[in-house]
Amino acid sequence: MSQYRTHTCGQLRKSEVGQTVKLSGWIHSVRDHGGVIFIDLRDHYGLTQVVIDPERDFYQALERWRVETVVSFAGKVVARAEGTINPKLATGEVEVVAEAMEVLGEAEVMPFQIAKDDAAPEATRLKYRFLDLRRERLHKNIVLRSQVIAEMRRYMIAQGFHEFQTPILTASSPEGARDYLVPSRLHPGKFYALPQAPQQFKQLLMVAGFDRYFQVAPCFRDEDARADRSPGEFYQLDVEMSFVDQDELFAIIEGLFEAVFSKFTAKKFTKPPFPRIPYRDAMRRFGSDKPDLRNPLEMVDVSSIFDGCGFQAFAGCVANGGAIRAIKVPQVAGKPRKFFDDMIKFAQENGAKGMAYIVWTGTETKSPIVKFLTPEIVDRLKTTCQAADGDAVFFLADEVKLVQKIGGAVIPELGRQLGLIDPNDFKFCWIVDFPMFETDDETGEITFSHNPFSMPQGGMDVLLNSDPLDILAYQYDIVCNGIELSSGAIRNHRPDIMYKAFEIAGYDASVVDDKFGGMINAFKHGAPPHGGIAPGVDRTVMLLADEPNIREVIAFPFNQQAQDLMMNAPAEVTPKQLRELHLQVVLPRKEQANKTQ
RNA sequence: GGGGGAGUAGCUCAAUUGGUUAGAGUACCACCCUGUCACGGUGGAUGUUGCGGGUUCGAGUCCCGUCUCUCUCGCCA
Repeated sequence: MSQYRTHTCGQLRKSEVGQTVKLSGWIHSVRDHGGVIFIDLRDHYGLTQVVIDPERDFYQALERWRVETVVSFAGKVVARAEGTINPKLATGEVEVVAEAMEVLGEAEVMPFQIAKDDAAPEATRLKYRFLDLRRERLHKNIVLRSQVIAEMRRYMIAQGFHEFQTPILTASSPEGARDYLVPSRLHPGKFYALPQAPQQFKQLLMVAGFDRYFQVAPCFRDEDARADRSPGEFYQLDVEMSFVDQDELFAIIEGLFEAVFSKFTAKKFTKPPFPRIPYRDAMRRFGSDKPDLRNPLEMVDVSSIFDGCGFQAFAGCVANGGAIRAIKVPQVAGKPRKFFDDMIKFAQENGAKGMAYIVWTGTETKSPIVKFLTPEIVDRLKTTCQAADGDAVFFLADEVKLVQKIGGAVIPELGRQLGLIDPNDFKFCWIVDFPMFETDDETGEITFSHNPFSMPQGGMDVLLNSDPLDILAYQYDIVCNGIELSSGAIRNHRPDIMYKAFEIAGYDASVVDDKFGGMINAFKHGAPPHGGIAPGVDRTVMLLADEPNIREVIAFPFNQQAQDLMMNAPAEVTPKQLRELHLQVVLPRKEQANKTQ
């Protein structure tokens, strides 16, 4: 036993009554009754009530009893009298009568309260992150994170995977996000880059014959933040397997999430196998490649029904190659007019020219457009959308891409407003069959739509003989409740297929050799078929902790501007450091002006 | 880079159409209180209303600019 404690603050029970103990922790709260003082003493393990007689010397000696001061108490454990037991505390049947006290760490006044889960400004919380982490909510989240990672490791190792460390200082990769660069002192003018992901290294480990790789891998991307996307750095469970096909890999990952979610949530969750939705179906039905399957709403194509109809706006849209999609919304006929107007406004804010609707009340058909349509068309719409009396159907008409984008915004909004999304459910799915290529909106040229290193379905044959835009890749995402947990792919391990794929995207062999020489060279020396995935650790914990923002599950997160307000990063460095690195700082005009002010 | 929201005491918020000395709860300080566990009671201290400018007899409130935080589109294979 250390000099500081015989027990933790979460440990004492009736069985310890009569013992002399020593506890150390933070003063969580003080209740001073004049003749008796109660202190809740808190540590990582819990709270214990300490009772102090104000006549004690040590009480007189301490000038003030400020919360969050770190103290230790020695004293006797006593059973609490009937009626003074606190059932809310695990230690609530006993209390410690203090006989001695020592102040171990004094505390200034707190910038926000620790004992309560009060709201506090994000900037203050981040500046005093060590205090925020003392509070129950964040403290629990970070412990959960540790346990989730431990369970992930346990599962992966049980499945025969080995964990590897890959370099943090590596080469800038030309694809993907912006790199964080690290200047080289020994090589003037040259830079390392922090890895966006250990992508090439894990593939090289497959070429090296390690068969099953994983790593709880830090990844660095210099891109802007979102509520579910940490700027700067994040962690993923990086996985790669050899001699594997898509189905086998899915089974491993489904098992991973089953292991983690069955351990860390009491909520419902999808049991393997998870549904698989082809990318094009997902876009057509949900307008999104990360649909929230808890939301029952989806789009139905009704273009053919409106083709040549009396409503010129829709007929014209179909004639021009556009699409008309219907969203059936159950049992909203009783909603006030404002509900429909607000939804139309919302659609317009998201790029729609307008949004039509039909409501079947049971006795009538309410709609701004029904007067332009024959009763037969209205009936066909009702049948096609499987609408019942009391239901409404919204219609979006525009170019296919735009309709899908607007639908992708409207569907979640309707789900939220109508309470269609069960907060006590996790719904997983795979999005599969991503297209290998797409046309660039600006240039019209063919480019890789996702990962240039994924294997085209059909291999060399399809590259040679198919329309590139029809080629699908063994490229997949795993999605839970509308959050993309990971992308992954069965990789292209064949140099000949790699060169051909890049050729279709407009790069000749020398470019491939130049940019990805290391990996291509490895593939020329006997590469096994392999594939992988990299589920986000932060996002997984965020789901399990039921937190709306990823910062709540990261011990020391950046703010949205990628700053660490506690450590003051990023910061300027000394001229000497810059000289050693052969760097000169040239500020943009705006910052220059700010600095000279 | 674009768009939305927010900014009043350490914190959470209030302050009628522009009108007296900007209030309340909490935290903080002092005192009272022997069974509380969100203890209670009395009193006290605490404000560049983010910052700058403008309109006005008068601005927390209206206008312009700017900064900060946040959500989002772009971006993130």
